[in-house]
Amino acid sequence: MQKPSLPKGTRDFGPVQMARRNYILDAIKATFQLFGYQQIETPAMENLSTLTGKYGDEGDQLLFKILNSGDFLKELSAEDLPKGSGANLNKLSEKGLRYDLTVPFARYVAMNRNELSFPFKRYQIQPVWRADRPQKGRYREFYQCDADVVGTDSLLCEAEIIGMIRQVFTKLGLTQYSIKINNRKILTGIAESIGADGKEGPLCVAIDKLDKIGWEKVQEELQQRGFENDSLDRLAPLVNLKEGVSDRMEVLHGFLKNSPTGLQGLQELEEVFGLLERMGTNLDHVDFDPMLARGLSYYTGAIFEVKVHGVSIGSVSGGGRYDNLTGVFGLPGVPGVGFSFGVDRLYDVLEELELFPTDRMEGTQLLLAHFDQAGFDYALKCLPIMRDAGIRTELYPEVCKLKKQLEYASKKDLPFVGICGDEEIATQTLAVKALATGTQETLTLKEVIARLKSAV
RNA sequence: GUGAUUGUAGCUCAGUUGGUUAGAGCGCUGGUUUGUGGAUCCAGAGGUCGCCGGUUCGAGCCCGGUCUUUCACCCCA
Repeated sequence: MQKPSLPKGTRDFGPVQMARRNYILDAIKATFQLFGYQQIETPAMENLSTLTGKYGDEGDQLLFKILNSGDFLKELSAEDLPKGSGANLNKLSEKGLRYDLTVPFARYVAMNRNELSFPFKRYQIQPVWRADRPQKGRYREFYQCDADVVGTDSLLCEAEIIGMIRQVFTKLGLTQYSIKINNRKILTGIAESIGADGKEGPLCVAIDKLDKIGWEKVQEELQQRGFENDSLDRLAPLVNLKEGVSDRMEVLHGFLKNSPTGLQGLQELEEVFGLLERMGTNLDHVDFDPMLARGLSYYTGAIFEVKVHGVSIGSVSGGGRYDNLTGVFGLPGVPGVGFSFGVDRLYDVLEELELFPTDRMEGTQLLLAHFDQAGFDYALKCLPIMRDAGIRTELYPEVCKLKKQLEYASKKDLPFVGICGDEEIATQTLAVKALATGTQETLTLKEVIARLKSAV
Protein backbone atom coordinates (compact mmCIF):
# COMPACT_ATOMS: atom_id res chain seq x y z
CA MET A 1 0.00 0.00 0.00
CA GLN A 2 1.31 3.43 -0.90
CA LYS A 3 -0.01 6.78 0.13
CA PRO A 4 -1.54 8.47 -2.90
CA SER A 5 -0.24 11.92 -3.68
CA LEU A 6 -0.10 14.54 -6.42
CA PRO A 7 2.94 15.86 -8.26
CA LYS A 8 4.23 19.13 -6.88
CA GLY A 9 2.27 22.16 -7.97
CA THR A 10 -0.78 20.31 -9.34
CA ARG A 11 -4.28 19.96 -7.93
CA ASP A 12 -7.59 18.16 -8.35
CA PHE A 13 -10.82 20.02 -9.01
CA GLY A 14 -13.80 18.59 -7.12
CA PRO A 15 -17.45 18.88 -8.20
CA VAL A 16 -17.99 22.25 -6.49
CA GLN A 17 -14.82 23.72 -7.94
CA MET A 18 -15.64 22.42 -11.41
CA ALA A 19 -19.14 23.93 -11.31
CA ARG A 20 -17.57 27.26 -10.41
CA ARG A 21 -14.80 27.03 -12.97
CA ASN A 22 -17.34 26.20 -15.64
CA TYR A 23 -19.38 29.21 -14.57
CA ILE A 24 -16.36 31.43 -15.27
CA LEU A 25 -15.32 29.64 -18.45
CA ASP A 26 -18.86 29.69 -19.86
CA ALA A 27 -19.00 33.47 -19.42
CA ILE A 28 -15.65 33.87 -21.17
CA LYS A 29 -16.47 31.46 -24.01
CA ALA A 30 -19.84 33.05 -24.69
CA THR A 31 -18.20 36.47 -24.96
CA PHE A 32 -15.38 35.29 -27.21
CA GLN A 33 -17.92 33.67 -29.51
CA LEU A 34 -20.16 36.74 -29.53
CA PHE A 35 -17.22 38.79 -30.78
CA GLY A 36 -16.50 36.34 -33.58
CA TYR A 37 -13.63 34.33 -32.19
CA GLN A 38 -13.31 30.63 -33.08
CA GLN A 39 -11.98 27.99 -30.73
CA ILE A 40 -8.94 25.87 -31.49
CA GLU A 41 -6.96 23.37 -29.47
CA THR A 42 -3.36 22.27 -29.87
CA PRO A 43 -1.57 19.22 -28.41
CA ALA A 44 -0.32 19.20 -24.83
CA MET A 45 3.13 18.37 -26.17
CA GLU A 46 5.07 20.15 -28.88
CA ASN A 47 8.41 19.41 -30.46
CA LEU A 48 11.09 20.85 -28.23
CA SER A 49 12.44 22.81 -31.19
CA THR A 50 9.12 24.65 -31.36
CA LEU A 51 9.32 25.67 -27.72
CA THR A 52 12.96 26.40 -26.96
CA GLY A 53 14.38 29.84 -27.54
CA LYS A 54 10.98 31.53 -27.41
CA TYR A 55 10.84 32.45 -23.72
CA GLY A 56 14.40 33.47 -22.98
CA ASP A 57 16.93 31.52 -20.95
CA GLU A 58 14.77 31.58 -17.82
CA GLY A 59 11.77 30.31 -19.73
CA ASP A 60 13.74 27.46 -21.27
CA GLN A 61 14.68 26.36 -17.77
CA LEU A 62 11.00 26.17 -16.87
CA LEU A 63 10.01 23.91 -19.77
CA PHE A 64 8.89 20.41 -18.88
CA LYS A 65 10.78 18.08 -21.21
CA ILE A 66 9.54 14.63 -22.11
CA LEU A 67 12.03 11.80 -22.07
CA ASN A 68 12.17 9.98 -25.42
CA SER A 69 10.18 6.79 -25.34
CA GLY A 70 11.86 3.40 -25.52
CA ASP A 71 15.58 3.25 -24.84
CA PHE A 72 16.16 6.94 -24.24
CA LEU A 73 19.86 6.45 -23.57
CA LYS A 74 20.66 4.72 -26.85
CA GLU A 75 21.99 7.89 -28.57
CA LEU A 76 24.27 8.62 -25.64
CA SER A 77 27.93 7.60 -25.75
CA ALA A 78 30.37 7.30 -22.87
CA GLU A 79 32.06 10.60 -23.84
CA ASP A 80 28.74 12.45 -23.71
CA LEU A 81 28.04 11.75 -20.08
CA PRO A 82 30.55 14.17 -18.47
CA LYS A 83 29.19 17.04 -20.63
CA GLY A 84 26.13 17.26 -18.41
CA SER A 85 22.41 17.14 -19.07
CA GLY A 86 22.21 20.45 -20.94
CA ALA A 87 24.59 19.43 -23.70
CA ASN A 88 22.89 16.06 -24.15
CA LEU A 89 19.31 17.26 -24.01
CA ASN A 90 18.71 16.92 -27.74
CA LYS A 91 19.68 13.25 -27.55
CA LEU A 92 17.41 12.48 -24.61
CA SER A 93 14.30 14.50 -25.31
CA GLU A 94 12.64 15.77 -28.44
CA LYS A 95 9.25 16.81 -27.00
CA GLY A 96 8.07 19.15 -24.26
CA LEU A 97 4.82 20.26 -22.63
CA ARG A 98 3.45 23.56 -23.82
CA TYR A 99 4.55 26.55 -21.77
CA ASP A 100 1.88 28.96 -23.00
CA LEU A 101 -0.77 29.15 -25.73
CA THR A 102 0.82 31.89 -27.81
CA VAL A 103 3.75 29.95 -29.25
CA PRO A 104 1.65 26.91 -30.20
CA PHE A 105 -0.79 29.34 -31.81
CA ALA A 106 2.03 30.96 -33.80
CA ARG A 107 3.11 27.51 -34.96
CA TYR A 108 -0.48 26.73 -35.92
CA VAL A 109 -0.81 29.94 -37.94
CA ALA A 110 2.50 29.36 -39.71
CA MET A 111 1.57 25.76 -40.57
CA ASN A 112 -1.93 26.64 -41.77
CA ARG A 113 -1.12 29.93 -43.50
CA ASN A 114 -2.76 28.82 -46.76
CA GLU A 115 -6.01 27.60 -45.22
CA LEU A 116 -6.63 30.47 -42.83
CA SER A 117 -8.35 33.63 -43.93
CA PHE A 118 -6.91 36.72 -42.31
CA PRO A 119 -7.64 38.49 -40.09
CA PHE A 120 -7.90 35.28 -38.08
CA LYS A 121 -9.64 35.47 -34.71
CA ARG A 122 -9.06 32.51 -32.43
CA TYR A 123 -9.57 31.63 -28.81
CA GLN A 124 -8.02 28.76 -26.91
CA ILE A 125 -8.63 27.49 -23.37
CA GLN A 126 -6.17 24.81 -22.29
CA PRO A 127 -3.77 23.97 -19.50
CA VAL A 128 -0.10 24.89 -19.72
CA TRP A 129 2.84 23.58 -17.68
CA ARG A 130 5.81 25.30 -16.11
CA ALA A 131 8.50 23.77 -13.90
CA ASP A 132 8.35 26.80 -11.63
CA ARG A 133 8.54 26.60 -7.87
CA PRO A 134 4.92 26.66 -6.71
CA GLN A 135 3.56 29.45 -4.52
CA LYS A 136 0.22 30.89 -3.58
CA GLY A 137 -1.72 31.27 -6.82
CA ARG A 138 1.15 29.80 -8.83
CA TYR A 139 0.99 26.24 -10.02
CA ARG A 140 2.94 23.95 -12.32
CA GLU A 141 -0.24 23.18 -14.24
CA PHE A 142 -2.73 25.95 -14.85
CA TYR A 143 -5.22 27.10 -17.48
CA GLN A 144 -4.89 29.99 -19.83
CA CYS A 145 -7.75 31.52 -21.85
CA ASP A 146 -6.28 33.37 -24.77
CA ALA A 147 -8.00 35.32 -27.53
CA ASP A 148 -5.95 36.78 -30.38
CA VAL A 149 -6.57 38.43 -33.73
CA VAL A 150 -3.73 38.07 -36.19
CA GLY A 151 -3.20 39.56 -39.63
CA THR A 152 -4.46 43.09 -39.05
CA ASP A 153 -3.16 46.37 -37.67
CA SER A 154 -6.65 47.72 -37.06
CA LEU A 155 -7.09 49.36 -33.70
CA LEU A 156 -10.68 48.12 -33.68
CA CYS A 157 -9.22 44.95 -32.17
CA GLU A 158 -7.93 46.89 -29.17
CA ALA A 159 -11.31 48.59 -28.71
CA GLU A 160 -13.08 45.23 -28.90
CA ILE A 161 -10.76 43.71 -26.30
CA ILE A 162 -11.91 46.40 -23.89
CA GLY A 163 -15.48 45.55 -24.86
CA MET A 164 -14.94 41.85 -24.18
CA ILE A 165 -13.33 42.44 -20.81
CA ARG A 166 -16.25 44.60 -19.75
CA GLN A 167 -18.79 42.08 -20.93
CA VAL A 168 -17.15 39.17 -19.11
CA PHE A 169 -16.85 41.17 -15.91
CA THR A 170 -20.47 42.26 -16.12
CA LYS A 171 -21.56 38.64 -16.56
CA LEU A 172 -19.56 37.63 -13.51
CA GLY A 173 -21.02 40.44 -11.41
CA LEU A 174 -17.73 42.34 -11.05
CA THR A 175 -18.23 46.10 -10.93
CA GLN A 176 -15.15 47.55 -9.24
CA TYR A 177 -12.16 47.12 -11.54
CA SER A 178 -9.80 49.03 -13.84
CA ILE A 179 -8.67 48.17 -17.33
CA LYS A 180 -5.25 49.73 -17.38
CA ILE A 181 -4.04 50.56 -20.84
CA ASN A 182 -0.79 51.93 -22.19
CA ASN A 183 1.24 51.74 -25.36
CA ARG A 184 4.73 50.42 -25.78
CA LYS A 185 5.53 53.39 -28.05
CA ILE A 186 4.68 55.75 -25.19
CA LEU A 187 7.21 53.94 -23.00
CA THR A 188 9.79 54.29 -25.76
CA GLY A 189 8.89 57.98 -26.00
CA ILE A 190 9.25 58.44 -22.25
CA ALA A 191 12.73 56.90 -22.36
CA GLU A 192 13.66 59.27 -25.18
CA SER A 193 12.19 62.29 -23.40
CA ILE A 194 14.18 61.74 -20.21
CA GLY A 195 17.41 61.37 -22.16
CA ALA A 196 17.68 57.59 -21.85
CA ASP A 197 17.13 56.57 -25.46
CA GLY A 198 16.72 52.88 -26.07
CA LYS A 199 16.76 52.04 -22.39
CA GLU A 200 13.01 51.47 -22.04
CA GLY A 201 13.76 47.82 -21.32
CA PRO A 202 15.38 48.36 -17.91
CA LEU A 203 13.10 51.35 -17.38
CA CYS A 204 10.03 49.16 -17.69
CA VAL A 205 11.38 46.40 -15.48
CA ALA A 206 11.91 48.95 -12.73
CA ILE A 207 8.74 51.04 -13.03
CA ASP A 208 6.63 47.91 -13.27
CA LYS A 209 7.35 47.50 -9.55
CA LEU A 210 6.05 50.99 -8.72
CA ASP A 211 2.85 49.70 -7.09
CA LYS A 212 4.75 47.13 -5.09
CA ILE A 213 7.87 48.85 -3.77
CA GLY A 214 7.18 52.57 -4.23
CA TRP A 215 8.88 55.42 -6.06
CA GLU A 216 11.87 55.63 -3.71
CA LYS A 217 12.98 52.06 -4.30
CA VAL A 218 12.31 52.34 -8.02
CA GLN A 219 14.66 55.34 -8.16
CA GLU A 220 17.34 53.32 -6.39
CA GLU A 221 16.95 50.50 -8.84
CA LEU A 222 17.07 52.86 -11.82
CA GLN A 223 20.26 54.42 -10.49
CA GLN A 224 21.80 50.97 -10.22
CA ARG A 225 20.79 50.33 -13.79
CA GLY A 226 22.73 53.39 -14.91
CA PHE A 227 20.08 56.08 -15.18
CA GLU A 228 21.24 59.68 -14.58
CA ASN A 229 19.75 61.66 -11.72
CA ASP A 230 18.68 64.21 -14.30
CA SER A 231 16.63 61.50 -16.04
CA LEU A 232 14.95 60.52 -12.78
CA ASP A 233 13.99 64.12 -12.06
CA ARG A 234 12.45 64.42 -15.48
CA LEU A 235 10.52 61.18 -14.93
CA ALA A 236 9.12 62.29 -11.57
CA PRO A 237 6.12 64.28 -12.91
CA LEU A 238 4.71 61.05 -14.36
CA VAL A 239 4.72 59.14 -11.09
CA ASN A 240 1.74 60.73 -9.37
CA LEU A 241 -0.59 61.75 -12.16
CA LYS A 242 -4.11 63.02 -11.58
CA GLU A 243 -6.97 60.65 -12.30
CA GLY A 244 -8.81 61.01 -15.58
CA VAL A 245 -7.98 59.83 -19.06
CA SER A 246 -8.20 63.18 -20.86
CA ASP A 247 -6.08 65.07 -18.31
CA ARG A 248 -3.38 62.44 -18.53
CA MET A 249 -3.42 62.49 -22.30
CA GLU A 250 -2.84 66.24 -22.15
CA VAL A 251 0.10 65.92 -19.76
CA LEU A 252 1.68 63.26 -21.95
CA HIS A 253 1.22 65.37 -25.09
CA GLY A 254 3.43 67.97 -23.47
CA PHE A 255 5.87 65.46 -22.05
CA LEU A 256 6.38 63.64 -25.34
CA LYS A 257 6.38 66.66 -27.64
CA ASN A 258 9.90 65.91 -28.91
CA SER A 259 9.37 62.18 -29.44
CA PRO A 260 7.61 61.23 -32.69
CA THR A 261 7.35 57.61 -31.52
CA GLY A 262 5.76 58.60 -28.24
CA LEU A 263 3.28 60.87 -29.96
CA GLN A 264 2.32 58.06 -32.32
CA GLY A 265 1.62 55.86 -29.32
CA LEU A 266 -0.64 58.55 -27.90
CA GLN A 267 -2.42 58.91 -31.20
CA GLU A 268 -3.06 55.16 -31.33
CA LEU A 269 -4.60 55.28 -27.88
CA GLU A 270 -6.77 58.23 -28.86
CA GLU A 271 -8.01 56.29 -31.85
CA VAL A 272 -8.95 53.33 -29.63
CA PHE A 273 -10.89 55.63 -27.32
CA GLY A 274 -12.52 57.28 -30.36
CA LEU A 275 -13.67 53.89 -31.66
CA LEU A 276 -15.22 53.08 -28.27
CA GLU A 277 -17.16 56.34 -28.35
CA ARG A 278 -18.41 55.71 -31.89
CA MET A 279 -19.69 52.30 -30.72
CA GLY A 280 -21.71 54.22 -28.17
CA THR A 281 -19.80 53.17 -25.08
CA ASN A 282 -18.08 55.40 -22.57
CA LEU A 283 -14.66 55.01 -21.00
CA ASP A 284 -15.90 53.55 -17.71
CA HIS A 285 -13.29 51.30 -16.08
CA VAL A 286 -10.67 52.41 -18.63
CA ASP A 287 -7.58 53.80 -16.98
CA PHE A 288 -4.73 55.22 -19.05
CA ASP A 289 -1.57 54.47 -17.11
CA PRO A 290 1.59 55.72 -18.87
CA MET A 291 3.72 53.82 -16.38
CA LEU A 292 2.14 50.43 -17.10
CA ALA A 293 4.75 48.00 -18.38
CA ARG A 294 4.23 44.31 -19.02
CA GLY A 295 6.32 41.50 -20.40
CA LEU A 296 7.62 44.02 -22.86
CA SER A 297 9.83 41.58 -24.74
CA TYR A 298 7.41 41.18 -27.61
CA TYR A 299 4.72 43.83 -27.22
CA THR A 300 5.02 46.70 -29.70
CA GLY A 301 1.74 48.62 -29.39
CA ALA A 302 -1.10 48.65 -26.90
CA ILE A 303 -0.61 46.99 -23.50
CA PHE A 304 -3.48 45.94 -21.19
CA GLU A 305 -3.76 44.82 -17.63
CA VAL A 306 -6.91 44.40 -15.53
CA LYS A 307 -7.10 44.70 -11.77
CA VAL A 308 -10.09 44.11 -9.54
CA HIS A 309 -10.39 46.61 -6.70
CA GLY A 310 -10.57 45.60 -3.07
CA VAL A 311 -8.95 42.18 -3.35
CA SER A 312 -5.45 40.99 -2.57
CA ILE A 313 -5.04 39.30 -5.93
CA GLY A 314 -2.88 40.67 -8.75
CA SER A 315 -3.98 41.25 -12.30
CA VAL A 316 -6.65 38.89 -13.63
CA SER A 317 -6.26 39.64 -17.30
CA GLY A 318 -3.68 41.15 -19.59
CA GLY A 319 -2.41 41.36 -23.11
CA GLY A 320 -1.13 43.58 -25.87
CA ARG A 321 -0.22 44.10 -29.50
CA TYR A 322 2.78 42.49 -31.10
CA ASP A 323 4.35 42.58 -34.56
CA ASN A 324 5.58 39.57 -36.37
CA LEU A 325 4.07 36.76 -34.28
CA THR A 326 5.12 34.03 -36.67
CA GLY A 327 8.48 35.30 -37.91
CA VAL A 328 10.48 32.58 -36.15
CA PHE A 329 8.36 29.97 -37.94
CA GLY A 330 9.15 31.41 -41.35
CA LEU A 331 6.07 33.57 -41.85
CA PRO A 332 7.04 37.23 -41.41
CA GLY A 333 4.76 40.25 -41.35
CA VAL A 334 1.87 38.86 -39.31
CA PRO A 335 0.94 41.38 -36.63
CA GLY A 336 -1.66 40.75 -34.00
CA VAL A 337 -3.15 41.65 -30.69
CA GLY A 338 -4.25 39.30 -27.95
CA PHE A 339 -5.16 39.02 -24.32
CA SER A 340 -5.87 36.38 -21.79
CA PHE A 341 -7.95 35.80 -18.68
CA GLY A 342 -6.41 34.19 -15.63
CA VAL A 343 -9.08 31.66 -14.67
CA ASP A 344 -7.47 30.63 -11.39
CA ARG A 345 -7.15 34.22 -10.28
CA LEU A 346 -10.69 35.09 -11.36
CA TYR A 347 -11.81 32.13 -9.27
CA ASP A 348 -10.01 33.51 -6.22
CA VAL A 349 -11.46 36.98 -6.82
CA LEU A 350 -15.04 35.75 -7.12
CA GLU A 351 -14.59 33.63 -4.03
CA GLU A 352 -13.15 36.51 -2.01
CA LEU A 353 -16.00 38.80 -3.08
CA GLU A 354 -18.58 36.02 -2.64
CA LEU A 355 -19.88 36.49 -6.16
CA PHE A 356 -20.46 32.86 -7.09
CA PRO A 357 -24.15 32.11 -7.59
CA THR A 358 -25.58 30.18 -4.67
CA ASP A 359 -28.18 28.19 -6.59
CA ARG A 360 -27.22 24.74 -7.67
CA MET A 361 -26.41 25.16 -11.33
CA GLU A 362 -25.57 21.59 -12.20
CA GLY A 363 -26.64 19.36 -9.34
CA THR A 364 -29.51 16.92 -9.08
CA GLN A 365 -32.89 18.53 -8.39
CA LEU A 366 -34.86 15.47 -7.32
CA LEU A 367 -33.86 12.24 -5.62
CA LEU A 368 -36.36 9.37 -5.84
CA ALA A 369 -36.37 7.48 -2.53
CA HIS A 370 -38.20 4.29 -1.58
CA PHE A 371 -38.87 1.82 1.23
CA ASP A 372 -38.79 -1.54 -0.50
CA GLN A 373 -38.60 -3.31 -3.83
CA ALA A 374 -42.15 -2.20 -4.78
CA GLY A 375 -41.25 1.42 -4.20
CA PHE A 376 -38.03 1.00 -6.16
CA ASP A 377 -39.95 -0.48 -9.09
CA TYR A 378 -42.42 2.41 -9.01
CA ALA A 379 -39.56 4.92 -8.87
CA LEU A 380 -37.97 3.18 -11.83
CA LYS A 381 -41.07 4.11 -13.87
CA CYS A 382 -41.09 7.69 -12.59
CA LEU A 383 -37.40 8.28 -13.33
CA PRO A 384 -37.59 8.61 -17.15
CA ILE A 385 -40.78 10.68 -16.89
CA MET A 386 -38.99 13.23 -14.73
CA ARG A 387 -35.90 13.27 -16.91
CA ASP A 388 -37.97 13.64 -20.10
CA ALA A 389 -39.51 16.71 -18.48
CA GLY A 390 -36.01 18.15 -18.00
CA ILE A 391 -35.80 17.59 -14.25
CA ARG A 392 -32.31 16.49 -13.21
CA THR A 393 -33.32 13.33 -11.35
CA GLU A 394 -31.58 10.41 -9.75
CA LEU A 395 -32.91 7.22 -8.19
CA TYR A 396 -31.28 5.90 -5.04
CA PRO A 397 -29.75 2.73 -6.43
CA GLU A 398 -30.10 0.41 -3.44
CA VAL A 399 -33.09 -0.74 -1.43
CA CYS A 400 -32.36 0.42 2.09
CA LYS A 401 -33.65 2.51 4.96
CA LEU A 402 -35.26 5.81 4.07
CA LYS A 403 -33.07 7.45 6.69
CA LYS A 404 -29.98 6.60 4.71
CA GLN A 405 -31.46 7.96 1.51
CA LEU A 406 -32.44 11.23 3.14
CA GLU A 407 -28.98 11.59 4.63
CA TYR A 408 -27.53 11.10 1.17
CA ALA A 409 -29.76 13.84 -0.23
CA SER A 410 -28.95 16.11 2.67
CA LYS A 411 -25.22 15.66 2.25
CA LYS A 412 -25.36 16.32 -1.47
CA ASP A 413 -27.45 19.39 -0.68
CA LEU A 414 -30.23 18.28 -3.02
CA PRO A 415 -33.36 20.45 -2.89
CA PHE A 416 -36.09 17.79 -3.19
CA VAL A 417 -36.71 14.12 -2.41
CA GLY A 418 -39.62 12.26 -3.98
CA ILE A 419 -40.67 9.43 -1.68
CA CYS A 420 -42.17 6.31 -3.23
CA GLY A 421 -44.15 4.19 -0.76
CA ASP A 422 -47.27 2.03 -0.91
CA GLU A 423 -49.63 5.00 -0.57
CA GLU A 424 -47.91 6.85 -3.42
CA ILE A 425 -47.98 3.78 -5.64
CA ALA A 426 -51.71 3.34 -5.01
CA THR A 427 -52.48 6.96 -5.90
CA GLN A 428 -49.77 7.37 -8.59
CA THR A 429 -48.22 10.30 -6.72
CA LEU A 430 -44.96 11.27 -5.04
CA ALA A 431 -44.50 12.58 -1.53
CA VAL A 432 -42.23 15.54 -2.32
CA LYS A 433 -40.15 16.74 0.59
CA ALA A 434 -38.31 20.04 0.38
CA LEU A 435 -35.14 19.45 2.38
CA ALA A 436 -34.43 23.07 3.21
CA THR A 437 -37.74 23.57 5.01
CA GLY A 438 -38.73 19.99 5.81
CA THR A 439 -42.19 20.56 4.39
CA GLN A 440 -43.78 17.76 2.44
CA GLU A 441 -46.70 17.52 0.06
CA THR A 442 -48.21 14.70 -1.96
CA LEU A 443 -48.37 15.57 -5.67
CA THR A 444 -49.17 13.84 -8.95
CA LEU A 445 -46.25 13.45 -11.34
CA LYS A 446 -47.46 16.38 -13.44
CA GLU A 447 -47.69 18.52 -10.36
CA VAL A 448 -44.20 17.48 -9.31
CA ILE A 449 -42.80 18.62 -12.64
CA ALA A 450 -44.59 21.96 -12.43
CA ARG A 451 -43.50 22.39 -8.81
CA LEU A 452 -39.81 21.76 -9.53
CA LYS A 453 -39.76 23.92 -12.62
CA SER A 454 -41.13 26.85 -10.67
CA ALA A 455 -38.68 26.18 -7.84
CA VAL A 456 -35.70 26.94 -10.11
C1' G B 1 17.75 28.91 -9.40
C1' U B 2 18.53 31.68 -3.97
C1' G B 3 16.81 32.05 1.24
C1' A B 4 13.27 30.62 4.81
C1' U B 5 9.01 27.50 6.37
C1' U B 6 5.57 23.18 7.07
C1' G B 7 4.36 17.83 7.83
C1' U B 8 0.85 13.79 14.09
C1' A B 9 -6.55 10.16 12.60
C1' G B 10 -10.69 11.81 6.70
C1' C B 11 -10.30 17.50 8.41
C1' U B 12 -8.43 21.35 12.08
C1' C B 13 -4.93 20.86 15.66
C1' A B 14 -2.75 19.41 21.09
C1' G B 15 1.40 16.39 22.65
C1' U B 16 5.84 19.35 28.87
C1' U B 17 13.54 18.90 29.88
C1' G B 18 13.60 12.68 25.12
C1' G B 19 10.42 8.21 29.26
C1' U B 20 5.07 2.95 29.80
C1' U B 21 -0.51 1.71 25.71
C1' A B 22 0.17 9.08 21.02
C1' G B 23 -4.89 12.61 22.51
C1' A B 24 -9.14 16.35 21.57
C1' G B 25 -12.93 18.65 18.55
C1' C B 26 -15.35 18.00 14.05
C1' G B 27 -16.35 14.20 10.52
C1' C B 28 -17.23 8.80 9.71
C1' U B 29 -19.98 3.78 11.02
C1' G B 30 -23.90 1.61 13.95
C1' G B 31 -27.84 2.33 17.55
C1' U B 32 -31.61 5.44 20.22
C1' U B 33 -37.00 5.54 16.05
C1' U B 34 -39.38 -1.05 11.20
C1' G B 35 -42.76 5.82 6.50
C1' U B 36 -38.63 10.68 7.10
C1' G B 37 -32.24 14.03 6.92
C1' G B 38 -29.75 18.31 9.99
C1' A B 39 -30.46 18.29 16.93
C1' U B 40 -29.51 15.32 21.72
C1' C B 41 -27.67 10.89 23.87
C1' C B 42 -24.96 5.93 23.61
C1' A B 43 -21.38 2.78 21.37
C1' G B 44 -17.55 1.87 17.72
C1' A B 45 -13.85 2.12 13.85
C1' G B 46 -9.76 4.86 12.31
C1' G B 47 -2.47 6.71 13.15
C1' U B 48 4.49 2.83 10.28
C1' C B 49 3.78 10.68 14.06
C1' G B 50 5.79 12.44 5.52
C1' C B 51 9.94 8.99 4.07
C1' C B 52 15.19 7.11 4.80
C1' G B 53 19.23 7.00 7.95
C1' G B 54 21.87 8.53 12.62
C1' U B 55 22.48 9.71 18.16
C1' U B 56 20.38 7.21 22.69
C1' C B 57 19.00 2.05 27.37
C1' G B 58 14.77 4.65 25.10
C1' A B 59 12.85 9.33 19.59
C1' G B 60 6.44 12.16 17.60
C1' C B 61 10.29 15.35 20.23
C1' C B 62 17.52 15.72 19.05
C1' C B 63 20.90 15.42 14.27
C1' G B 64 21.59 14.58 8.72
C1' G B 65 19.38 13.64 4.04
C1' U B 66 15.05 13.46 1.02
C1' C B 67 10.02 14.49 -0.45
C1' U B 68 5.97 17.80 0.44
C1' U B 69 3.43 22.57 2.01
C1' U B 70 3.65 27.69 2.48
C1' C B 71 6.33 32.46 1.90
C1' A B 72 9.91 36.13 -0.03
C1' C B 73 13.38 36.95 -4.20
C1' C B 74 13.94 35.94 -9.54
C1' C B 75 10.30 35.49 -13.00
C1' C B 76 5.43 35.10 -14.16
C1' A B 77 -0.58 33.67 -14.95
